[in-house]
Amino acid sequence: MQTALQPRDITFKQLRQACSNCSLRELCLPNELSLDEMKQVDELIGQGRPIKRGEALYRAGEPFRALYAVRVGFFKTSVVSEDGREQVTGFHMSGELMGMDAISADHYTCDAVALEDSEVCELPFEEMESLSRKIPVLQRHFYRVMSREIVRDHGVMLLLGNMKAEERIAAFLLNLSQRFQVRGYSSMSFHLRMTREEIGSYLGLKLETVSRTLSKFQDQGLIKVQNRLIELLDVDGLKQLVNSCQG
Amino acid sequence: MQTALQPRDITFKQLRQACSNCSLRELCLPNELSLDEMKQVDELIGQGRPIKRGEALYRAGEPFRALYAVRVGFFKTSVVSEDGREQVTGFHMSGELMGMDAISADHYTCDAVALEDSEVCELPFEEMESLSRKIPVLQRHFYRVMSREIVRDHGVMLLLGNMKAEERIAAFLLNLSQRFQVRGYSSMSFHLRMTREEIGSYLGLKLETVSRTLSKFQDQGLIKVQNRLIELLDVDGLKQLVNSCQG
DNA sequence: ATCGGGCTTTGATCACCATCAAGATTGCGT
DNA sequence: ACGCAATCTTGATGGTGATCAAAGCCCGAT
Repeated sequence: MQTALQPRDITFKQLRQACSNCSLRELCLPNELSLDEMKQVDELIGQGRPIKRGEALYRAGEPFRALYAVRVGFFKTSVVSEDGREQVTGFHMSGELMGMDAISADHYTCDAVALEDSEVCELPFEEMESLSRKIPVLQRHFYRVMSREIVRDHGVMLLLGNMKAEERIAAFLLNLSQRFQVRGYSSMSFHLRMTREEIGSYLGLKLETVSRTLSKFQDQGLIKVQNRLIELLDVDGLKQLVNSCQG
Repeated sequence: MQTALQPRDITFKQLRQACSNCSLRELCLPNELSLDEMKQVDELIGQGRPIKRGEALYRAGEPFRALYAVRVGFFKTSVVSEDGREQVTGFHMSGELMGMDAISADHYTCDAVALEDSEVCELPFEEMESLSRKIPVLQRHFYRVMSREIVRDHGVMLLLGNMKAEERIAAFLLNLSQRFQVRGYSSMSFHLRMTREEIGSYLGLKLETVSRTLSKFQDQGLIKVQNRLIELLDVDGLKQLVNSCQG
């Protein structure tokens, strides 16, 4: 099928990949952009770059040149301590921006690895920076996105500092569910892209604890687990778990 | 002494409080600002605002109008979960910026409370935002500061997710020490501004564990503890503790 | 100077989760 | 379709830090 690609097919593909036509626009970019402003943004953002499952989009230490927006797929970001322990700092799905940690030190401080075959849009930072000086809403947008990341990290700190294993897992499932819903996927049943170990690293737990807790939730009728397929059976029950922690 | 204040004293005081004369300039602001640019910044930033020990600079939920730079003193920021548990998200000393979490939601998401009599400079955000469009290094500076906060939060996540109590406390002491040093204070002996409970909240530990661990470090000859006065006796030993965690 | 409340220390016990271990299942590559 | 490696589940045990408790200390208020 690929052999029959004609020039107009390529053009069509490029068109589809322009931000102005992208269904994720409202996730990556401010929605107040005029047509002309959108065009300027379009010109900066590279065509989608495919990343195979297991591949790194970037690694800690590499020089910083661009932020990346997930177009399709799923990523984890993680930092590694001097003595080699990995901490997953986030899972990132379509429309989310990665690489903001790199601005301060001019190199990435995380690894970003695709957990399924994915595609990202490249936002060259220097260019976006100067464009954001001409387009106030764009500048505001980047400040907001970075601020949101800070708020999110504070939430994780609360989770890691105060919650018990069951609460962490319940909060994690609800968070995923909500993010899938925003993207038009089912919020009641979804496929985990990450291993139990990666979940555990993110939540400050060991993989066995993750596995056990999921089994326990299943026994309690809160969820149904089939390997990486999760079905939420009692969302309210999960929410109660998160808030009832007298830890 | 205060009764003899003359107009020229007030002028002098205002002069001293201008960013251009502030010894913390290189911590709060980019150091590439021209004289003229510095003047424009000076005009935006309000005079120092005093905050008494125990008072809140702002609280979660209050509308966002400004970022704050610590001029003198010491602050904690903390988030509170729905069911009332507090998580300290950071301790902030002179030259550090607070309030960046508020940009995304347009209200503060943390409480910021002074842990000693303090003074802050107010950076009205909208004004700084538009000024940063005219002064590229200023815009870059804000992106950098926010990025640094993200990197810092990732470090805390690593600490909370992977480290044992002793490693957390050692890392915490070394971090404080290093930040005091940057500011020209002794890195070998310093006064803790926060309670054991606040340390514990930040590090995901209970106050008893903090107390016990400090005592243990003292028994091992790593530090000397006299209530809130800490003396570091074996910095290398502490560093080894942080890195040797096979957790 | 004295009192009182908040903060800190230290001890004893317990719960939660990590660790170790073995087996089951999945899914990928050939 | 097969086989192997990676992932997941479940069980048994132990350690770390939480919890409960009580006493001592420091500091600020009167």
